[in-house]
Amino acid sequence: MTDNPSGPPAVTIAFIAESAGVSIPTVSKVLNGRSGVSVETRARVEGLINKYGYRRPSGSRGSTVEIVFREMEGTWAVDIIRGVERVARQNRIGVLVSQLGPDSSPATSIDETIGRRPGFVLFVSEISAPEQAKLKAKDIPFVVINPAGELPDDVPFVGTTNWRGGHSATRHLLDLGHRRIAMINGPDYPFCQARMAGYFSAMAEADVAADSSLVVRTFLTREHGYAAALELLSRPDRPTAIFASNDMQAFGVYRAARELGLSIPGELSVVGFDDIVVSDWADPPLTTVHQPLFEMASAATDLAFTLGRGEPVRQVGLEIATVLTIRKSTAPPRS
Amino acid sequence: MTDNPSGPPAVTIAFIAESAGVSIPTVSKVLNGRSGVSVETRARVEGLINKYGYRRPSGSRGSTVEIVFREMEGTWAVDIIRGVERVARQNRIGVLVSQLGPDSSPATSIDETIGRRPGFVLFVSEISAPEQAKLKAKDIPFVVINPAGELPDDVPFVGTTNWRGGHSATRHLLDLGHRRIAMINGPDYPFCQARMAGYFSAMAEADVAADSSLVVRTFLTREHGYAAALELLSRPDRPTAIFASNDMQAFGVYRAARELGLSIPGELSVVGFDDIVVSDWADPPLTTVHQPLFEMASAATDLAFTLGRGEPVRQVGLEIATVLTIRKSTAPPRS
DNA sequence: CTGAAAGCGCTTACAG
DNA sequence: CTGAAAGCGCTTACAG
Repeated sequence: MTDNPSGPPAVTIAFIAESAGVSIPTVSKVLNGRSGVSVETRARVEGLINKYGYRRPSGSRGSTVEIVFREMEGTWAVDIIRGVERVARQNRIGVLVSQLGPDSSPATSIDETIGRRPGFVLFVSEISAPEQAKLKAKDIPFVVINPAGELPDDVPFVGTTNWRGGHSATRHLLDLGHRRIAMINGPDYPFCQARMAGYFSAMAEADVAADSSLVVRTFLTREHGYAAALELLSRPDRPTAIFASNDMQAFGVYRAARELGLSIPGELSVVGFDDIVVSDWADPPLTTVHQPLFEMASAATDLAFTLGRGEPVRQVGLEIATVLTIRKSTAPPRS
Repeated sequence: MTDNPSGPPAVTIAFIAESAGVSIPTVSKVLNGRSGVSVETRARVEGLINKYGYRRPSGSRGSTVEIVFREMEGTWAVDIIRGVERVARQNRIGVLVSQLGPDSSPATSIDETIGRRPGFVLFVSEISAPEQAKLKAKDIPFVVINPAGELPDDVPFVGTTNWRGGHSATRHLLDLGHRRIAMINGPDYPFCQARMAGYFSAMAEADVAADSSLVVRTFLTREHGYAAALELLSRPDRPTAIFASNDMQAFGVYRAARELGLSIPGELSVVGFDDIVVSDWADPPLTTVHQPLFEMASAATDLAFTLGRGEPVRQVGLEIATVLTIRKSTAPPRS
């Protein structure tokens, strides 16, 4: 196992202990964040651990971070994995991926994850109360990436600025001269409500009277976006622009516009939200609010590592800024 | 660690050893595939290991499978991860993901992977000779998923029936009545050559004289597909159908057709290869050769596990069948 | 082919 | 707060 017949000494906790002039159990306590070590001793040991780049024997707790997906979806899961992988690699931590979603066998649960003894766990979108409790009991730091639901105040998360995104999308359409701007809202998740609130705020700021019949609520799929747009665009006083809650809905709008013979952006401007890989390949390329999944995932990983080190953290939750990506699906309305 | 104050005994190698009436070192040898154990003893110990569901302490060699990507791409990486995850979960094996590609730091190499002590390694598309050598030296079973290059005869792989796919795509166009069928070929990889050979075979079988000016070779991107299609479609004797080497190229063909005012499938039929997530959302939905990445990944994982158990394996390489997915981008040619 | 013995790195009570 | 001691599960020579 120790592959040095006489080369540099293997960096074991025994080696660190000797370097620091302390006993092996003391180093063990520091590594596991246990109490019963003076601040000075702890600091000295941590210094040596960093200096010699101590790594736990792979697989023991602390050497991996596990990403728990509810559902792994092609259009965005990879950005998250890549963001985590980037930061994990720098810290010489392995990245585990698991799926604890609808199509997992009933036997599968967070216990499997805990059994793998990851140093950190990252949840994508959802985390249940029992999961939070179990991870806390085992003292495994966890962070929620892009939370879909409400979270207790002490659960660390990394989200995105949904309100701001909805606001800037709407603002962009207003600046272009649009007044009849429809919004296709999503289900009752906080992130959908925030996007919609951004829309309403921008409309109010521009003194455009809100027309609630222009806001429809539906699911976040292409089919539902299509149905909603069909209805919206069949009205005599149809909107000149539609802001969709996500890109999939926006592609549904594309399809409805095409069927109705409405050109984009000539007769209808469309803005999406997410900026999934394919948004740039659409015809015309979709103007959308970029959700920085890669950066969110990197930040969440960093946060988990910081938490794991027991370092104080400025805030337990943070939101990474969206950025409006203007492409070809928006233009001034025909007057 | 052993969480049974008096419950069922923890399934350790000591427990297995006692059940089997052998010593601990013997069980250790069986687990690690070492020699020096009689066939009968080995069989008995393996039986008990399965019966009691022995799991190595997580993280020690054997409890994880690592997927090594050269480049993690949104349109297909997730299918591979999901395929591996499915099989791994059934075997209570963790899934590690890493990227050893162009944007990895120079320090990163297969040594990092080996340091994690995975039980198995799955390479996506590419594997280098040093990687093969190092893994062999460490006795870690590995399989290449969807190999892009040539592989030594003894390297296990799971690919797809590229020749067959190219053949069925072309055959479909011929059956529809097309005769001037162009092919946009890819770089000099075996899988591209196989797709093209399938095209030529189908053409020859149908007694259609090959027109080599109808075959252009370029890269596998949307932009290159666009450029190739533009050239092909600007000719006076333009083809009535185009078979592209992958879906990205096919989307480039869509764009070129749109610019040239050619309707699909009315004036031009298009067939792609891969069946990436978005092919079904295109306008019109793309007829393409489905590459069963999920199944390929599952099969590769199974193969790696079988190899790890030291069980004889029918063949060291296999190809999972493609299936032609007919959607809306193909129709009989206008006569 | 087999296993007693020594040893690995690490963790856990627990005595000071 | 600290560490000697016992112990964990596992592996590695090596003697029979």
